Amino acid sequence: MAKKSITAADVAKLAGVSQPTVSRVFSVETKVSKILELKVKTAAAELGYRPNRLARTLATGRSKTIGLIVSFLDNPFYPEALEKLSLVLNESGYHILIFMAANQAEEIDTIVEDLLDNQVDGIIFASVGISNSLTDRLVKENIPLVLFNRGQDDPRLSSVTSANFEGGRTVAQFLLAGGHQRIAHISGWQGSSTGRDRQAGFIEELKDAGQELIGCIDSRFRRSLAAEATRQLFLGEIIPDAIFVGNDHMAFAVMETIRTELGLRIPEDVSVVGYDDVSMSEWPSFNLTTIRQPANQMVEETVKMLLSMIDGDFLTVQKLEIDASLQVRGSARIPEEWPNEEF
Amino acid sequence: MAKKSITAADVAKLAGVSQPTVSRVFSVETKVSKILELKVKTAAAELGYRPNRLARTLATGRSKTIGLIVSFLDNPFYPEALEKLSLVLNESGYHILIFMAANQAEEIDTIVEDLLDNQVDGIIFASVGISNSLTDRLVKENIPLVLFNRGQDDPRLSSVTSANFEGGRTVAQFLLAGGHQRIAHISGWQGSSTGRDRQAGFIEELKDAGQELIGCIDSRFRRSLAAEATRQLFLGEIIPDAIFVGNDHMAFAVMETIRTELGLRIPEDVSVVGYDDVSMSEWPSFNLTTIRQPANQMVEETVKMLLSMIDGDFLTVQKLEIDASLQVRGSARIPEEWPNEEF
DNA sequence: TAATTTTATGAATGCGCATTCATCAAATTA
DNA sequence: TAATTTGATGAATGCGCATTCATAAAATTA
Repeated sequence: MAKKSITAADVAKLAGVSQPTVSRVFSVETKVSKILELKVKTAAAELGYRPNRLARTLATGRSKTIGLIVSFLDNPFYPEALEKLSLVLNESGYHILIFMAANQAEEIDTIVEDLLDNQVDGIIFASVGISNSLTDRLVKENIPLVLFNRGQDDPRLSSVTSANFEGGRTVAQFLLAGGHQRIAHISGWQGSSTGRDRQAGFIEELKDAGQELIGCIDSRFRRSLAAEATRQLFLGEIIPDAIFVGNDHMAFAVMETIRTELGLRIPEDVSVVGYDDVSMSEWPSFNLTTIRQPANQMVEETVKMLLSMIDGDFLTVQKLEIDASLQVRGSARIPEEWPNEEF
Repeated sequence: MAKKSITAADVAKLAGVSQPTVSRVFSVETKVSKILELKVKTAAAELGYRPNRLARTLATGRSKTIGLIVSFLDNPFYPEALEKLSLVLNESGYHILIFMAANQAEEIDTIVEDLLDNQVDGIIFASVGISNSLTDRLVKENIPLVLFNRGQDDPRLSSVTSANFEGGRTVAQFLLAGGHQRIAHISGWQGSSTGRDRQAGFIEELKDAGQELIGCIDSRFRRSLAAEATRQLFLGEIIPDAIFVGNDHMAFAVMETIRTELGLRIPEDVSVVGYDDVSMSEWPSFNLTTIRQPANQMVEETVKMLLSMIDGDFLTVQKLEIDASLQVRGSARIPEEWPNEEF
C-alpha cells in the first residue's frame, strides 16, 4: 500500500539527466554544471525527492549515525547530557540510535552487536563500562568509541570525564577547612572509575591532613542505597558531621534522610556535599554544595573526539579530564577563609 | 582501513550453499532443510556473520526502526517514559532513532524529514504537536504515528494520553471536598491538549460546585514561569488556599516558591496538587498529592498501537485515554470523608 | 588550425540482502 | 511403475544510491 517513494532515477528522468548526475547534485564535493544542477534541483523539488539515507549508507559505508548507550537515566545529569548530545550531533549531521542499559556486561555486548548491525559510525558509552573482549572486538572492527563520564584503564579507550580525583580532593579541602572532624563518604559505584576516583581523591586529601573517614559505604549511585547508607552511618557511636556523597542524585536522598528520618539540620548538624551540580542542586529545597561537572563542555569534547576519530584524522586515544570546580551553596558549613567565588 | 565485513555470500561460500540459502536461514518463516541450516549456522558462527540490517531494510522496505521525538526532557516524566519505551521497543526487535525537540512546528518538520530519510517504520511524538501540513504529508506517505501524552483533534491522528479532563475534575473534587475556598490554577501550556484538558476538567468541576478560579496562569510547563506565576497569585487581595498545578515538574517549583519566598506552609496555608506522579513526588521534601499518570501503561499502549499500525492489522485511529487516579499525599489538605485509598 | 589537456556526463557496476522464478529431487498418488 | 504434486535450492534480479570508468565536449596550448 505504501506509496512508492521517489528515487534519484525518477528525478533524473524528469530532469532529463542520468541518475548519477542527480546523485552528484545531492552529494557534496562533486562537480555538476550550473545548468544541470538547476534542472535537477527543480525536478527534485517538484517531486519532493530526498535521498534515501540507508541506500547511501550501503553505497558509501558511512551511516552518519552514532550509537548511544545510556545508563542511570533516573539521574538528571544524564537527561541533561542527552539533550545536549542530541543537539551537538544533529548539528554535525549525525543521528542517534539510542539504547538504555542496565550495567551488565552481557547486556552491553548485545546492544553493541545491535549497533554494529546498524552500521553506526561510532559509539558513545554514557556511563557504561565495556568489557575487555568487547574492546578487542571494537578495536578490531575499527569502530570509534568514546566513554562519556566513565574512564577505563585500557589504553585503547578514549574517554571524557571530569577531574574526579581532583574533585574529590577539593571536597575534602573544603570540609577540612570547615573544621569538620567526623567525615564520612557515601560513594558512587566502586565498579566505576568515577565512583572510585572521587573517593580516592577525597580520601587522599583527608589522609594528607591526618584524618580518616569514619565511614565509607558504596551506594552504587542508587538513591535507595544512599538512604540506607545514611541510616547506617548514624547508627554507630561516632556520627558524621559531614558527608561527601558520590553524586547529587544520591545526595538528595541523603539530605532527605538526614532531615526527615534523623531529624537533623543541614548544615548545622551535618554538612552534605555532592558531585555533578545537576540543575536540581540549586533548588531551594536542597541548595546543595557540590562539584560542578560541566555537562555541556563534556558533551562537546566527547563529540569532537568521536567525530575526529570517525574522520580518521588521528585515532590517538585520549583520556580527557575536564576541570571540575566547587559550587558552594548552603548544604555544607562554609569555612570563614574560603574564597568568595568558585574555588 | 575498515576490515571488510562478512557478508551472506562469504558464509554461503564457506558453507557450500548459495547466498539466498544463507538469507533464508537468517530470516524467519522460510524453509531450509535441517542439514543446510546447520551448515550455514556453523559457517556463520565461524565467521562471526551477522546480517547487515541496512541492506535488509533496503531490500524489504522495513527498517525495524522507529523515530522518537521528545520534548521537555527536563521533566522527569519523560526520561522515565523514555526508558520504558526503549525497553518495550527493543523487546519487539525495534530500534530507536531519537530526536530532541523544542516545540516549534518548523523544527518538527525538519526532524520528521530526517526520520523519513532514514526509512523509519513509524514515529512516536512524545509531547510534541504536529502541524496539519505535516499530518497531511505523513498520512499520504502512510507512515504510522502515535502521539504520546498529547492529543490533537485531527481525526487522522492516534494518541495515548491519560484522562486529563477527568483528572482535572478529580483534583477539583478533592480540593472542594477539602473545603478550599480560594482555588487557583497554574496551568500547563494551553497550546497542548494536556494543558488544556486538565484545566478544562478542573474548571468545569469547580463550576458545577458553584466556584470559580481566583487565578489562572499558563506557565507552559516551565519551572521558572510557574515560580513567577506563584508570586503573581500571592500578590493580590485574595490569596489562594489551594493551587492545582498543571504537572509535577512545575508543582515542585511552586512548592518551593511558596515555602521559601512566601514563607507559607504546605498544606496548612496552601494546598498544592500536581499531575503526573513522577517518582520525585514521593520524595519527603515534596510529598506531593498528584494525579497518577501511569507511564508504563501509557508506553505499552503506545507501542502496541504503533506496532499494530505498522503491521497493518488495522489502521484504525485510536485516541486512547488511560485512567488517571489521585495519589493522595501530604501537600494538600485531606478531606475527612475522603476514601482511604485511591479515588 | 591541429594537438593536447581538462571537465562534465552517462553507462555500468556494486554495496548486502530478500525475493521471484525456474529447476530438480523427493514424496505422493493413481 | 508412471504420473503428479510437493518442497527445497540456486540463478537472477532489484532495493536506491555512490563511484569507477569511458566518452564526448570544451578549453587550452602549440
